[in-house]
Amino acid sequence: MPETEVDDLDHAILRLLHEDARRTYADMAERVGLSTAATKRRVDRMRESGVITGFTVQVDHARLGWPVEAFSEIRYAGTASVSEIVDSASRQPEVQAVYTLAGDLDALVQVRVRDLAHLQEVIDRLRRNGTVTGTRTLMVLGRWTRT
Amino acid sequence: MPETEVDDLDHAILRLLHEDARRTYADMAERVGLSTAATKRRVDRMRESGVITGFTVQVDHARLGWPVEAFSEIRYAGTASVSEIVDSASRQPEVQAVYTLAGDLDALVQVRVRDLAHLQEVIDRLRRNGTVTGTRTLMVLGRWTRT
DNA sequence: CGTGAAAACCCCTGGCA
DNA sequence: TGCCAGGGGTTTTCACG
Repeated sequence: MPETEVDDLDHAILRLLHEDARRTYADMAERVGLSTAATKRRVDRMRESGVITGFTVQVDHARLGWPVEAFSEIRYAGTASVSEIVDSASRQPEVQAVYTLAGDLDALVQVRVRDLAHLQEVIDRLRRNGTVTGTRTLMVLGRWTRT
Repeated sequence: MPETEVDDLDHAILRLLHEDARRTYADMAERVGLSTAATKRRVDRMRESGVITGFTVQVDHARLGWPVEAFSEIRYAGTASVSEIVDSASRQPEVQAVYTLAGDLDALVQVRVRDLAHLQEVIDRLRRNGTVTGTRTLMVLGRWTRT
């Protein structure tokens, strides 16, 4: 774990990449007031140090036939370990993310499905799996995400 | 809403971009068995049609000094509209995402903060804001995200 | 919708302040 | 750390099947 020094220029570059990860180094360089070589070197360094973990595409899942999104709060039996919780949930292909929690809830699972019947099927699979003792599902009606 | 026709080749390209959004068209073309021109045209078309909504960088927030992540479940007074709910929450810079929900909960708010004192401050701000009638906060201990 | 080729642009490395 | 400069690769557009 090297000491991660991230200055204002790095933050500016990260903000530009957050808006559009396919921006060219030349474009970013002009906006932050550096040369393209210096900009690339900073991006490479942030990748190397682990500040940047990757670049990804954002898709409109509804247009790909997966319009229904939900969160499932899950309680597990006291014997379940964290890795078992994550493993059993992440095995389901509809599960997008698993958050393990402090408190009486053990996990918050984000799922993406084709329709309500499909949602019920996924929840049933989650409940059967491992040592689940209870679930509560929150259906997402709308979402807002920063920039 | 144009009819969105996404075939297997498009899905293959999306998967490659999901793994690394900064891949070159030449690289993707070779992997899916198309020319670079055809590959670029498909990506352009998916951007145009709204299937692709953007490209973004993934960062390790902990290394940027924001190691604490939490979800806040929020109930609003019956007079609050959905847009008011989203507006009041998204105004907080620490709020990463707002999900509006069906059921007795009105919203699930994802926040990212520097420490626990900071978390308490954000929750206080959320509670004061608008017509919040109740909150419950889930602290994230760990997260798993697909690929 | 696909290819292939040409020009423009960008990446990337090396050398130096 | 930063800039400049060059050769090589990529992007982008075009005409065409």
